[in-house]
Amino acid sequence: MAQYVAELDGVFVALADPTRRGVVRRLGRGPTSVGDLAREFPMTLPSFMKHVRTLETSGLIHTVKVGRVRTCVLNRERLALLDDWLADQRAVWEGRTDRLATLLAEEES
Amino acid sequence: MAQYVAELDGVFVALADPTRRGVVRRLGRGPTSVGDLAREFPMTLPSFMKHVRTLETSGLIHTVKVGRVRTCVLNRERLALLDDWLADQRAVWEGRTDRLATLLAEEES
DNA sequence: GCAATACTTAGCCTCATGGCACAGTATGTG
DNA sequence: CACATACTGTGCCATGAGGCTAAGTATTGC
Repeated sequence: MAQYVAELDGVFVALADPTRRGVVRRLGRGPTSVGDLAREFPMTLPSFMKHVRTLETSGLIHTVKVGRVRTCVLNRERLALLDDWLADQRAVWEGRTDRLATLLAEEES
Repeated sequence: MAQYVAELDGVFVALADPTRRGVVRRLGRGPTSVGDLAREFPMTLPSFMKHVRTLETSGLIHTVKVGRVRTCVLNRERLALLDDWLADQRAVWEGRTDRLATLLAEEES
């Protein structure tokens, strides 16, 4: 669960930036190269690459380099962490204390 | 929609901090005073108050002061913004371009 | 009214974030 | 081989987040 907290934290932090949410949205349409992605955002490539790395570290995307081109792919399963968190939150306020709730109750420990 | 982006951004930023997620979780069990809340987190009251204000600004909670006690209340509807965002994201990768998707497509503009 | 309680305000400090420019490396292309 | 392309690495900078202490204000209880 400490693991879970760290992962959840990474996902929320990654999605807290509009540029990175934009990338996630764009990748929803399919894998895209770093260059093609970067062209859609008003910043330099090195700056953009930081966002890509943040997203990759969070597990929201993964990347593959072929030749000199790095392609980014959305990792949809990762977004399920948000569903889990929301479900847990609802479990709390509905007073439920089922297995999931118990598991996640240790979130901040 | 610029409005929507700002609000969504506030919510994601607010939830990007473990302390604030902890507060949201705690408030899921019911309204609580700032003092009672603060006692559950390892930091000073002024520091904790910053988190409360961030949460309030994001719209995730609202607070009422009665006498010298300020009570925090979770605003559940606000979490629906996350559901919306997730739904939109799914709409994108499912290739759907329905009304919601169209509306939210302008997110980063 | 005096003291305790419950914030609130102000100011300071440190580190992380997000941006930049510039130079370097690796890979395709003619 | 030369040159363009597509990142990649380095270092710098400004801002803001998140923490602290110390002092102030407003209520409540005795």
